Amino acid sequence: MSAIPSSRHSLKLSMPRYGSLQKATGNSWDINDGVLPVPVQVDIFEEWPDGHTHRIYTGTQEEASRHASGWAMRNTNNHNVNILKKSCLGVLVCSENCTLENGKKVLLRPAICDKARRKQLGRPCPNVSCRGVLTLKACHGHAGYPVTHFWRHSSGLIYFQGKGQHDHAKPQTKASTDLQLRRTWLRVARRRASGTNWNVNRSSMPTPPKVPRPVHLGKDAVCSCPPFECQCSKPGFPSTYTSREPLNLVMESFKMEKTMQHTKGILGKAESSAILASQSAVANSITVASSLSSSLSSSAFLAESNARFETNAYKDCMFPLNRCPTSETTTVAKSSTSPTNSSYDVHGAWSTWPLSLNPDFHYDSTHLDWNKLMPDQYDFEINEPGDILSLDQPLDKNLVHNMAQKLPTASPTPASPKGEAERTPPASDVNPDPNLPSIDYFLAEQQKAKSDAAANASTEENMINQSPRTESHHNPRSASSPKTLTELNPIPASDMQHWLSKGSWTQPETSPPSEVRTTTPTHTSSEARSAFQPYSTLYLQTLYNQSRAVPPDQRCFHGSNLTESCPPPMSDVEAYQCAIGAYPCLPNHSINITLTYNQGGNWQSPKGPVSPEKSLLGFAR
DNA sequence: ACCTGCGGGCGTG
DNA sequence: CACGCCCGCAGGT
Ligand SMILES: [Zn+2]
Ligand SMILES: [Zn+2]
Repeated sequence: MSAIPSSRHSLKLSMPRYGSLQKATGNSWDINDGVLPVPVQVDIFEEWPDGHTHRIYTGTQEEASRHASGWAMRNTNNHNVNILKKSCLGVLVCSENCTLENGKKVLLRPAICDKARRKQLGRPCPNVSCRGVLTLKACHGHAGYPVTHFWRHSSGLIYFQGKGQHDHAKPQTKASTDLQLRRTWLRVARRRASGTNWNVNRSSMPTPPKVPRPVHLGKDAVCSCPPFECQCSKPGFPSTYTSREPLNLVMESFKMEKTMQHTKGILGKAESSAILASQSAVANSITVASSLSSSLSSSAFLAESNARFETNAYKDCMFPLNRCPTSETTTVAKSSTSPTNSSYDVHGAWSTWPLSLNPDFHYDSTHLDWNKLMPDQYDFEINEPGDILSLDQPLDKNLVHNMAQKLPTASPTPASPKGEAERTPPASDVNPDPNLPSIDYFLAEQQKAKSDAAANASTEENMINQSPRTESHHNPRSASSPKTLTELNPIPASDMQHWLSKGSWTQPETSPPSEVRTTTPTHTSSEARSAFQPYSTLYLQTLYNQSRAVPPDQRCFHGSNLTESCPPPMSDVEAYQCAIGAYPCLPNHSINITLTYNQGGNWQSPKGPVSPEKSLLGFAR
């Protein structure tokens, strides 16, 4: 005689050992009952139990024995060893409630781990054409509280009881989340492996050097200059970092303070003091390495950061990315008609190029691909902030072009043609790859190119281009002396104020100025700005905008490598601070001393630092 | 890195 | 005391 399944959920017990006629799907029992019913047949596993649900499984059903669910359920302590309680975490949705290309909504699965879940919040919406960020739609399905699941094992059976009806959509299942993550990893790996696209006469080029190491300033610090533009500690290249000591002191402590603050909030008491002590050691080493005299008080830091936010004093350390007037810009602008989208490009030329790194524009990975933005100037791809540290070529392709034949192929360190006294680098500074030309070499070449360009600009009145291989270039910028990004001049204060109004990234009108403006640079040419600056500013803005896209009460922040999440609520000021704190390269530094990837493990794991080899090149993921 | 279960502890009603 | 919730630990994948 076979039992008739009481519902379509039912599954016949292979070996019914009891004669009782309990319905497997009955709701006549409670998980807390002293005696639980024993069914003739058990239920088929229910992936999406909703509403008040009773199920009885056997221990042989794997999903049941894992206490799995389609819903993202996390363990909850109910102080009962016999009954496992889980509560629903809701679903991750897009803050803009966008719709994907396939017509579906963004419904990601919240990570069960608290830390991992905090990291998810604020991440960019997976929809590439959406400017939203991920936010958590919490579950209130059980009298305002999350839906709860109860699991209890008894007599080889698994009793499940669900309480409450989810007031949110189903999240992506765990299986598809895993798949997606795997695909993402593959994509990243492939992109990284593909390297850069050399458009220049590849056969004549030596093997592109891989120089992941800028100048090391100490065990725990490394500058954030791109490898070929690094000017750290180089004679003749005074850094803005050391030339503005008071401000930089504050900013340096700013980062430390913020990250420490995060650490303090996240760790327990004992751990946090240990971490703080170790971070103080890091701070000290940074101070020493960067010739900073002393540490600063937190009040100075706070005053500075608040002042920056409220008074737009930020102008001192950044320039807008789509308008960068130089002394020539006035004439350029006057002769220009007024195309709506024109602006000064990063080279200071008035351009109708649509890209013009616009702070109000939403940047996705496509836009971070500078090769696509300005293919005749940039030939590399940056997807992550850390990528800038591992570029295999200078930022300015023209420079590469001119250096193509001069690149040594085997000699590890060609003698500097400038005849400078060759400094023997300290042991920690040794370039690990003997096939790589030294940064000193490139620096010498860069300096030579600069002086050559300056000499040509002053002596030549004709339009002969000194570059030997630029015949294919019809870009008007190529006709002038090849400017590297490091030669950018700061924007006039008047424009800067126009740009930075009310602490927002609001774009000023884009029509060219009608009147002749006084273009008196606030800083002289002795100030070299890093080529990194536009990127770091861009990245900072992106972080900041992402954070501000979320309401303050839901706002939290996850910095990529140095900072932990700042939990909600977050004010705009805090969002701003986090954006800066999350990014080690502050935009006013031609040289940025960062807590490096060497020490990154210390932030995230109280168990100790990770090995430098693993974290030096990139961001922890 | 993340998942999972355990359990101490805290606040609230 | 029941309950929701936070946190850290430990073992596993
Ligand atoms: Zn979206
Ligand atoms: Zn729910």
